[in-house]
Amino acid sequence: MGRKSLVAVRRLEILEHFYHLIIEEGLEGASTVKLSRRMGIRSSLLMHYFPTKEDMIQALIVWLMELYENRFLPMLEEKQSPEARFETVIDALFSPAWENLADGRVFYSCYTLIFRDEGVRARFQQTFARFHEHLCHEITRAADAGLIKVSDPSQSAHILISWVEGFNFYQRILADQESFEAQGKIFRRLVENLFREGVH
Amino acid sequence: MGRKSLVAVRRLEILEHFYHLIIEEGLEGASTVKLSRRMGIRSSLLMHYFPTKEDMIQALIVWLMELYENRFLPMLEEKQSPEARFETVIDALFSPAWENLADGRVFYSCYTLIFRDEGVRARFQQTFARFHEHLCHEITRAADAGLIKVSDPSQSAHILISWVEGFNFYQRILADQESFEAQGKIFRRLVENLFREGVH
Amino acid sequence: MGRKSLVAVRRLEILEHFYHLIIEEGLEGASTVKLSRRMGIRSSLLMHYFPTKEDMIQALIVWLMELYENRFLPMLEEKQSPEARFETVIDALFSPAWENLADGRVFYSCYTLIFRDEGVRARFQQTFARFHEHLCHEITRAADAGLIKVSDPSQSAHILISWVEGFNFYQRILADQESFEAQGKIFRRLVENLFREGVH
Amino acid sequence: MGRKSLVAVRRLEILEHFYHLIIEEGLEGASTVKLSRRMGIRSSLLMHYFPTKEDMIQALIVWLMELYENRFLPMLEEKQSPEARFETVIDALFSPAWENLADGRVFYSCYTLIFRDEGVRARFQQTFARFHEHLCHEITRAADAGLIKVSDPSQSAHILISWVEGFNFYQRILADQESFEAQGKIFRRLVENLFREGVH
DNA sequence: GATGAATGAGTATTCATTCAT
DNA sequence: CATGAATGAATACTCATTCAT
Repeated sequence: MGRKSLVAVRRLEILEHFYHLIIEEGLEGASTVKLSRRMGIRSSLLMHYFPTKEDMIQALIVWLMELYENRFLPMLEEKQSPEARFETVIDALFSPAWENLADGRVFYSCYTLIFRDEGVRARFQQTFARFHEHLCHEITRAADAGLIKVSDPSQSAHILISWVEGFNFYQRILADQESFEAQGKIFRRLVENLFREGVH
Repeated sequence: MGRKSLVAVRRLEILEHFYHLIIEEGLEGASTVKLSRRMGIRSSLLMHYFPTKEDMIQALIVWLMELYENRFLPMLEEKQSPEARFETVIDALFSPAWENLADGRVFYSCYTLIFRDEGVRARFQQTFARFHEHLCHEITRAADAGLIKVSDPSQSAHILISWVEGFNFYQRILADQESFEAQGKIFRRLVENLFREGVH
Repeated sequence: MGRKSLVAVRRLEILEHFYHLIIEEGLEGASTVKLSRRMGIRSSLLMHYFPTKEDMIQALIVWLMELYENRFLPMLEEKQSPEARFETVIDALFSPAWENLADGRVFYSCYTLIFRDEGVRARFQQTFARFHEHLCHEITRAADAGLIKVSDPSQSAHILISWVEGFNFYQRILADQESFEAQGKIFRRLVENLFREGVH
Repeated sequence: MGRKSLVAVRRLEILEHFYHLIIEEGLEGASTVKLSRRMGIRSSLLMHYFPTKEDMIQALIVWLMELYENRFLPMLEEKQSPEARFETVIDALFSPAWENLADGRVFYSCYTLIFRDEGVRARFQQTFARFHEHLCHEITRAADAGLIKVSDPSQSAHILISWVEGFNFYQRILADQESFEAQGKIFRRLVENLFREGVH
């Protein structure tokens, strides 16, 4: 109701530039000075929107986590049948689209902050809790429909998250787009089989 | 003639301090000045052993990868029977000892460099290739002994690596030592079962 | 809106201090830190006005060449008669006022840069081209008035410049103010005679 | 008698490298560290031969002045007749060989030191005094032989030095090898004519 | 809402030099 | 004769931030 605050728009614009700067220079190379130069403004104006750099990083993580969350949820909206939904979920999880490489650069940089910043860790936990919750829900629904065999849906969701993150982490080291896709299919099938037969 | 070279000793000493500094301050906060102060020497002496900070980071990664490699191999030396060996392997992979938390802070910081530095990526690839090779060997041996069912040992090794790394990655977000150990046992058992029955 | 720009004023102020610092410490001893201390400001403020030291040196040379040019031209403004003008010119050229000793320290330091920096050389060439042009004009005018005999005014101007610069260069080695003035008179008279009789 | 001190040989070798380093980087860029790297030795060994950098610069200037002197004198040895000698002298003075461009880079850098270092000035004065002395001698001899008209040989020698140095100084700004040679011939002829007719 | 001056601490790196071996 | 460790000060430059306009 009413038009969107100009401040909010500006802050988002800054975060987007910050995001791309981190892709290019890493978190350690992304300074406010470089950011302001890239945006063609003064760094003092930057501080007008984010009083400290710390604030900016925190805002980035919040935004990034929202991005991460919003990328997964819409994938489930369309399909209605349980079969289609579960297929869609695991298809999405092991597709290159799930996380493109550029994203990873920022994601892992922010990830390293969980070790020194409890707030960052809490935000990551929140995001993964939501991720877990959604998977739980989908797994339960699929199990109810008799599509998969699951004894502990919550535990299965944890396992699935680990597998997905491990898959992405490892594939990024290999950095071969072809292998990424091929392995994605293999992992996807493997996961499907295990869930169908029951992950004991 | 000439003075005895301390290069080997000193460089290692510097890397160890650098390693702990990164744990405390992150890669972005680990400056040469802080490092020299922590060591009680002049930063110019640091440059005597590592001409540039870049050289130091590269050396750190080499050292870190060696550490990573050397932590796994010795775990297999003692045991002789195939049963004991395979048990030892998966025990090791999902134990908190496999990677303690302190290690992770440096490990993931260095990991982010693979996106901007091909040399770093190559070093990570090499390490994981060795890791993969060893797992392949153990899996084949265990399969030959009839302990597990495996159709493609190489692929199974890739899967195992992904699972291990994903497990560590996800557990570090939760950051609960208790959950880490409990989940470690669960994952370990799961992996064991899947390998015994055959990962299809 | 925004704060009033001090760029023009501040840059000039900095160049003047830089100029005097070079007199005292030479180009090789004139650091940005010393300069900022001398001005009672932070060196970071210096970089606000000149992004790099190189920029500062380039600006200094431009300023110095303008100084050099502006010192000569006004000497001709007042006098009207051709006789007076030509007298004034050669009077000026061989007077200690033409280049005082302090000036020389900076001038020759900058001169050495022409060997490694094409931009600096171009700026020197431009200044001397203007110098040459003015001398040409004066020589032609004096020749037209029958005061001097000249076959090639352009060549005569080149010769005159060489003589002036050589005179200054050599006298600075001797560094004797008395000799400088005495020799100045001798050279001045010599040049006058040669031009009156015709430099063949 | 006895073989040449190895120290002297080494010192000379160092000076030669220092000389070329100054050509490439200027006096302000020629550090002992760069010099030692260029020579493939430790900078501490450099200090063994020249206790301080200041000593090295002083030695360079002595060596440079000797070079400067030794380049002129041998030109007179061969010819016997007064005509040939005077021709040779002014030929030499305005030839590009007299000072090639590389030389100039170091020469003017050292020249700037005369403003801050009395020792350097004294050494320059000594060299030019010798230069003056030789020219005096040649001028007197040529005058005695009736080749030229000169009232004050000493003064004429001073004038000649100024002209030569001014010629070189100015031509180096233009930096055109062709113009250098062409102008050299013009200046040479001019000087010859003036001396023949008498520099009043 | 935005500019630009100014700060103060910090960055990696270089410098000339000393000294033990 | 030469190496290599070590020093201590200095270098140009960047950083996040504050404040006046």
